[in-house]
Formats: sequence, structure tokens, C-alpha cells
Amino acid sequence: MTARPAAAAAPAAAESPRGKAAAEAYAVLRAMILEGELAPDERITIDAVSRRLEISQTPVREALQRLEGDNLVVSSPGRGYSTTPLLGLEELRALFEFRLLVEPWAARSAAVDRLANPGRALRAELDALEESVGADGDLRQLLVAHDTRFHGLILEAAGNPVVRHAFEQTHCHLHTFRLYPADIGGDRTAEEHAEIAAAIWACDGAGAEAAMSRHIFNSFDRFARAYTNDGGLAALERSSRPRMRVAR
Amino acid sequence: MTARPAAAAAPAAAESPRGKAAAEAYAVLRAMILEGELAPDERITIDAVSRRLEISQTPVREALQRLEGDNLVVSSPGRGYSTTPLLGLEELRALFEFRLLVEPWAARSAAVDRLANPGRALRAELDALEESVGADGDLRQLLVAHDTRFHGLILEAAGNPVVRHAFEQTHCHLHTFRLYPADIGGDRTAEEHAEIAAAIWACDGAGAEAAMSRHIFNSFDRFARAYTNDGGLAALERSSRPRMRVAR
DNA sequence: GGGACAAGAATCCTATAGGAATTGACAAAA
DNA sequence: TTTTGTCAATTCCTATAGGATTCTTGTCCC
Repeated sequence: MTARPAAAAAPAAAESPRGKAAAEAYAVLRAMILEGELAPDERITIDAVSRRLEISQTPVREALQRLEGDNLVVSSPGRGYSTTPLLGLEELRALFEFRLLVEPWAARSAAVDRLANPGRALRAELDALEESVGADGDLRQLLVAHDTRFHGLILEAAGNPVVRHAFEQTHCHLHTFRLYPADIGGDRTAEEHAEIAAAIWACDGAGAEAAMSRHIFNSFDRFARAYTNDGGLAALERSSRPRMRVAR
Repeated sequence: MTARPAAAAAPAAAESPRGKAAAEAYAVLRAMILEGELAPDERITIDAVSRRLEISQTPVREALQRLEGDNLVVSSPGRGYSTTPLLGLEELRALFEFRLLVEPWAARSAAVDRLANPGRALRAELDALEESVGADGDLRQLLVAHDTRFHGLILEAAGNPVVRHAFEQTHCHLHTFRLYPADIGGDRTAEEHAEIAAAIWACDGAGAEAAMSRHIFNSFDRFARAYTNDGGLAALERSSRPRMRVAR
């Protein structure tokens, strides 16, 4: 398993410019968590990462602290770092309730503002998704990347950096993706995204708000149904066997 | 200036237990920013802090990275750390728009939930404020502390940790306090708080939501009025002369 | 056979040193 | 008078070492 090329980042061999080691460790660890190479609730040893990246322990510590600020790892003082555990049903409820507070408002704001209207970018994003589906690559990862970009475009167009930052801090797509690696209702998701994009493109504020609300309701319904049926057990089973150690 | 006792934290002389230096540096720096000893947009040199606290530079770096995650300092790579600059009118608008999204919902949720109803705690908080007003101490700081606790109680009672965390990350009270150190409408604030507390205590969800919305509207109106009249100039003038260096 | 204690190993956290880059000033030329 | 080039000082970032704490493993006793 250690010999796997791990297409995450560069091998980091003959480059040690000033002020870059910490950023590299941050990028690599973040990518590893996003790609699922680091299972939820898995220990992260500092010197293992430092040996793997061939850098010292100090930049690794800095990267882990930044990741802790992003709620991607947790640190028990004196016991080291671990990736954040999986979300339970209650936390999933809380996450979607927050999205229900923020995103319908963002959709309405984006639709009302005619200069910053993201309708064209949303349409391009949907076309790109339809084109890339059926090609090579992991379908789940494709869907999550599309979902992140789609909702990120709407939040960006809403024009409120505070709301956007708060939304990004939750990493809702990442958490739901870690919970349910299976494709859940990808077709329905695309349809609902198309409805939202159409309402925004038509500058229909009320329609965009309603479409986004419906989308979040339905999305939570899909996730919760999968969780209570078999998702919870499957996630538990997966978390019991770590998929890949970080090094050695 | 260096001889001022600085009642922020312990002198940190004869204590160096494992795993505490970083936490101490974090607490001291955070308190200094909250108390205004560090002006907005002021440079923070690492070794100055390390000499002042008589610890090494490594825990100071860790504390600064945590503060960066809290949006209290910003770091230019290769150029060091600074406290976050003052908010402009546009950012103040964004901040209050976010509060308008979150807090009325929180007030309604807190009022509807009869078990977690914070009415008694809110009443106690208001009584404590009325009692401490007129006593010694800084009035501004007293008001900000009360405001933070009051809104924090409501967010806590809403029972959504995601929303609560997102709200706390904005540090809205801290930023507005840094913008306007003068007491602005303290009496009106207390009155509006009393209305919110009464509605929540009566389990009146719609009333609590409306009262909170009015409160945020009025609060933004007060701040914006002060900003456009003289606050902006006063804040600019203050930021041009640093109030106190961190050491030496 | 099961449980408890102890020793060893592993790991984390802090301290210190050194290299590299940026900032500011001063002088010279256009 | 303005601009530019060089130099020095300060400061940041990384690397390495050591002390303190926790986890694991082996052995002994009940």
C-alpha cells in the first residue's frame, strides 16, 4: 500500500524554498482528507507526515493547526491529532438547518442582482457536469466537486463575504461526502440544480429561493433516508478499518 | 508604557508545564486584542511576544495561527502577523445582514423550545447589567460583555451547534466594539434586549423573532449613523496612532 | 486463564540556532 | 528634486535536540 503513487501532490523532492513547506503540508493533508485516503477518526502522527514529505516537524504542526481551524482535524492535548469523526444524524440535521437558513437567501440575492447574476456560470457548470458524466473518473468525486462549485457560485454571487466565509467554514459538502461515498440521487440533484439555475437566470428571486429550499429539503431527505436504512451501518463498518495509513 | 501591569493574565514566571505555553500565549493575545491594547492593523512581532511572556517563539507561532483561524489576526507570508484591520461600512453591512439571517431564527427557536427556554437566564443577565451599571469599571466593556452573553445565550438555546459556531466565528460584537469604543445607545439596547427576553420567556416565537429583527435593524442604524457622522473619521484617526506596543 | 504492574518505546511539545528574505536608510546620479 | 542601487538590521521560517508524557508489551501473580 505504501508504494501507491498517490496522485495527490508533487513528490516534494528537490524543492525547499522559504515559506513553502508549511503550505505544501497543508495542501497535501487537506487533499488526503478530501480524497478519503485518511479515514474519519484516524490518527495522524506528526513525524510520519514529516518523513513522508521529507520536511521537518514544525511545518507539519503548523499545517495541522490550520486544519484544526478548518474543523478537518481535532487535537487532544498531549495525545496528538486525528481527523474529525463522522457526522451523526443529529449533526447532519444541524448542518442542513444551517444551509436552510443561508442558501435560500443567497439564491434570492443572486437572482435579484442583475449585474452579479451567476446564471451563465451555473449553466456552464451544469453543462460541464453533463459532459463529464460517462467519461472516466470517479463519479462520486465528480458530483461532489460539481455540487461544491455550484453552491459556491451562488454564495459568491450573493455578495456577502461574511455569509460566504461562514458557509465555507462548515465544509458541508465535504462532510456529507465523507458520510456517504455512494452516489445518492445524482440525477435528482442535477434536475434540482437546473431548476435553481433557471430561476436565477430569469431573475426570479422568489422562485430561486423556493427552488433552493426544495433542493435542500430533498437533499436532506435523501441523506437521512440512506443513513437510517443502511448508511449508518455502512459508515460504521468503513470507519472500523482504516483505508490507508499515511506512511510507513 | 512597558511598566504597566496589564491585568490581562498571570505574569507567567515560575510555571512551564507541558502543553500550556501555547494556550497561555493564545489567551493573552486574545485578551489584548479584546481589550484594545493592540490597535487594529498593528504589527505583531513574534519574538517581542515571546520575550514578554518569557517563552519561546514556537508556542507564540501556534497561538498566532489559532488566532488567524479566528479572524483576529492576518498573516502576510514572509511579512509577519498583524491584527485585523477595522471594518468598513460595507463589511459592517455584511456582518449585520448575516446576523439578520441567523439571530431572528435563533430567537424563535429558543422561544419555541420550552425545555431549553433561556428566559430565566436572560432575565438574570439583564438584572446583572442594571446592577453593575453605575458601579466601577469601564462602561463600554461592560456593555459589550453583556451583549455578547445575551446573544450567546439565545444562540446556545437554539440548539444548533453548527449555527452557533458559525455565529461565534464572526466575532461580531468584538468587531463592532473595536469600531466604536464609545457607548452608543446603551439604554435603547437594554430596552430592546428586555423586549426580546420577554417574548422568549412568554414562549412567543413570532414575537421573539420580530423583536430580534427590530433590535438588529436598530443596532445597525445606530452604528451606521455614528459611522457616517463622525465614527469613521474618529476610527481612522485612532488607527493612525498605535495605542501601545506589545513590548520594549 | 485473567488481571495488574512495570519497563520500554513511541510520540508530543518546547527550546534554541541558523539561513533566507524583507524593510528601511543613505548616498549617488539624472 | 527625484529616482535608483546598495548595505545593514530586523524578522520570519525551518531544522534539530531534549525533556515530559502516554501507549504498548511483556512478565508475574492470583
